[in-house]
Amino acid sequence: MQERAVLTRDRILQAATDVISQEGVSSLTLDKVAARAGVSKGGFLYHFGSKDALIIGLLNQVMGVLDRELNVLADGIDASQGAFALAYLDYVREPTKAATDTAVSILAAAAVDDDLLDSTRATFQSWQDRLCQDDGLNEVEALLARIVGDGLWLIDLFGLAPPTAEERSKVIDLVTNLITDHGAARDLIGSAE
Amino acid sequence: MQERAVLTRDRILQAATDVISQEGVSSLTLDKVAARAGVSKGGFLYHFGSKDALIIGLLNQVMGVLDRELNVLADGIDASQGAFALAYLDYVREPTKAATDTAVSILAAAAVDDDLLDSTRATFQSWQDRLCQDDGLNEVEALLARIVGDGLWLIDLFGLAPPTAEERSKVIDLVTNLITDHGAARDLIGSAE
DNA sequence: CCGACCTTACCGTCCGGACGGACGGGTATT
DNA sequence: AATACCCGTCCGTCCGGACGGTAAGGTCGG
Repeated sequence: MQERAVLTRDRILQAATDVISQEGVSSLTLDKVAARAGVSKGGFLYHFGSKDALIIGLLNQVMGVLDRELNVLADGIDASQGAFALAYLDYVREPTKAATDTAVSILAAAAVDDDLLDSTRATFQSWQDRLCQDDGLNEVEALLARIVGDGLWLIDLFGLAPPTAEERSKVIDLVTNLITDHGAARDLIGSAE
Repeated sequence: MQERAVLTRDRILQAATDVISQEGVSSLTLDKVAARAGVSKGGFLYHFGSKDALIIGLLNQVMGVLDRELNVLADGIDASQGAFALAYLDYVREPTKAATDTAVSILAAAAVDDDLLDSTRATFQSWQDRLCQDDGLNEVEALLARIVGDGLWLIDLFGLAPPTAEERSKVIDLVTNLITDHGAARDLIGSAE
């Protein structure tokens, strides 16, 4: 059945992220993923013809989820300007499953073959474009929002002295205020020269 | 001779970073590193008893370099407060060899075995401590500096729509001004409540 | 009976690591 | 000073196992 097929495919995808996050990137093998998905290796290879294909599927899945969640979050924000930037920041207030799934998938892709990240890079570029153009935001403010968002998120990925939930919120609030109060940002940018 | 030994060891370390940055993490094999270092596999294993040992050596090397460069940069800044934070930001103004070497090493460590990053995490924690305590900086400002620094640096690592040199500088200037002008930061923090 | 879905069995390759030695410069003994 | 010895450095080869991928077939709904 089509339905059954989709389910199995999704089980495999879920199994893959589970393996990576629980056992590390080096444990991401076809056998292990297949076993955890409750399918034989051959069955796995029916759905994903190669390891690269698995990672591409993984990336598509998690990036799609992230993109959608980011959009609904932005829609729920009634700021006249910079809704997407505020959503981007708000999203990393605490680590979410979608965010960590994406992070480990990117890590796996980078470990296996850097080229697998091409489409992911395009998605990030589209986010950056939206931050700058659609959002009517200062270019510097937009970039700051993304750097802080991505920075927090990547610090979590590697566990590089990640801040507490309270500290995160304070920093996010600071940047949020900086963005929504355009006068403050312009003053600080201006005083650079 | 001792001297010759150190040279070989360093050649191996250099070869390892070269392999990772040019051929990717998945190509980091003992044979390849040994060949590129101009040494046999046995010779390699004399200096590094295992692949894990190689990565630990790699991490120690690059983190040491980074720590030293960060310190000399901080010494050269005459700001009364926040010299280390300003150095941290200034360091990522454009990608440096030391920074990218460190990044790829961390990537390799994460791919092989997450536990290898323990000492690296400790170093990041020490930087965070220094940003907060030694530097006489507001806790939120200190964290912001690190997030922006690390964020920029990790965006480069994965190539996730990295900003141009000009854009980077603008953002760094913005954050720098925010930090050095305590009034501005306090206003923005205060208006959060 | 056909095509989607899945299984079992198998293969070739690569990789990490072990091992036994080779070479060469110090050092002690005589 | 000649000998014997040791130890740090490095070499070449071998092995066991894991891994990605293939092949051939089986099951079941439509």
